[in-house]
Amino acid sequence: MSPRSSAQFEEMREEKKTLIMDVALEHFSDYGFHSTTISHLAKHAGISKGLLYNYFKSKEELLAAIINRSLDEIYKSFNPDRDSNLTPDEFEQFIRKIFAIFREKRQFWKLIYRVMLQRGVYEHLLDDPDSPFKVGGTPLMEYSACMMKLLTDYFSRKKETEGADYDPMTELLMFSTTIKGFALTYIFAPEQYPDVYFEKMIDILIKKYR
Amino acid sequence: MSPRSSAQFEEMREEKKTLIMDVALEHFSDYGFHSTTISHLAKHAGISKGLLYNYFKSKEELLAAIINRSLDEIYKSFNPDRDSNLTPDEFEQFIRKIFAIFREKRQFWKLIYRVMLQRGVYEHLLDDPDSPFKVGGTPLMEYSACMMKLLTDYFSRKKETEGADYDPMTELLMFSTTIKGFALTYIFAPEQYPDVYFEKMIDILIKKYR
DNA sequence: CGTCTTTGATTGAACGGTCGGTCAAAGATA
DNA sequence: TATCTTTGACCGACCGTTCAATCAAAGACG
Repeated sequence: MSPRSSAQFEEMREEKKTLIMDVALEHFSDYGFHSTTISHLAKHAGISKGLLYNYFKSKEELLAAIINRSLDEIYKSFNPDRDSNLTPDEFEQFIRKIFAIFREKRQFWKLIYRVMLQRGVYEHLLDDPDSPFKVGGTPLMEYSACMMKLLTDYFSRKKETEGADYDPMTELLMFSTTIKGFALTYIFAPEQYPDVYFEKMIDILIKKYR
Repeated sequence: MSPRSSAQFEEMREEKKTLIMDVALEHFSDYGFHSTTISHLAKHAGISKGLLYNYFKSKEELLAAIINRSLDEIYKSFNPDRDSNLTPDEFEQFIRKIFAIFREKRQFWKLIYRVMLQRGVYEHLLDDPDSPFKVGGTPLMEYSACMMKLLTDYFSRKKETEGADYDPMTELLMFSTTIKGFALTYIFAPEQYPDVYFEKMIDILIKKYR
């Protein structure tokens, strides 16, 4: 096989994988991992059940591939400087970017929420130190810890400019809790967040925590 | 058979049902509905698989029974006057009670979140107008709508005392979003909320929204 | 009190159905 | 023809549910 045709085949192979992953993302996130059958996926992707196993070793590997693809896409558009401190401007951009990602990657977050809340899937995929997930090369857990530290530092530094009864940890907890609540609601019931409220939500958060 | 012994049998039956429901609540909420098998439940309840079907018609009826029992328990300790307007004091009690229920009924909420996020279980159990769930005799959906109205009215009335740029709907959305975020975090990762933060969270919410 | 009868709680093998995964064979390609 | 791709019937495992069979205990009888 010539190098050129080999590359072409590789490309076609990737295209087919992408198609399967697109279908699977939609189904996994709408119906959950267990409730989605391989037969359904194959039918909706227009291929046979057996062929799916030429592209992915197992159902779980398919799930992992989907998650990793989305993590990569997110990483490309969202990678704050993790070594230095956040400035207020950077913090504001941080918030805006998070909300933009919720909007652009709603399906992905739906999947994450569903998978995280399903025992047996969640555990060894997200919790394991050997989890197959990487964000731009960094293991997912390490990446999250890094983000958390960035925020902890930011809130801690604010104590100097705020009143004496300002408690950084409580504020950070309140901040992250609000964002999680927003994510949950927006992802599963976006009709509750028409654009105008979506934007107001961001403004309020920025005004309060910047 | 004398009435007395019949009553005794009835009592024993209820005790056994309670035992099964306790085991099932724990397993359903920890592992999800689908991942929990009848065999596991029977083994942990110390009975045979078949006997479970003398007490509950099906796995789903068992789930419904568990949810209804918890709804009843909650209703008994939390039933604000649904016909008149909330006073600020009542609103404060409302918030405190919600958080108390999160704490006391953590397993139940875990179950609700898991079930709500699992297609095929959620739909006809919670969404249906003919859902088998009642809160103190009122259908669940009607009860929720009533609560929502209570809150909407409360926030609307606050507009008169707040500034002109006070938007009741945005405030209510922010309020309910924060509570949902808290619930999600506390229920699935309570270690993030040691008692001191738990209480602070309540104080902040009351201070901000009362 | 001793013996026979009845009851219904309890068991677990068996059933029908589903699903992830496999593989021999058919089809396409060159 | 030789090689690679694709198919879908098939397999074994598992799960919710059923039901014939069991048996301890309570009642009936003498």
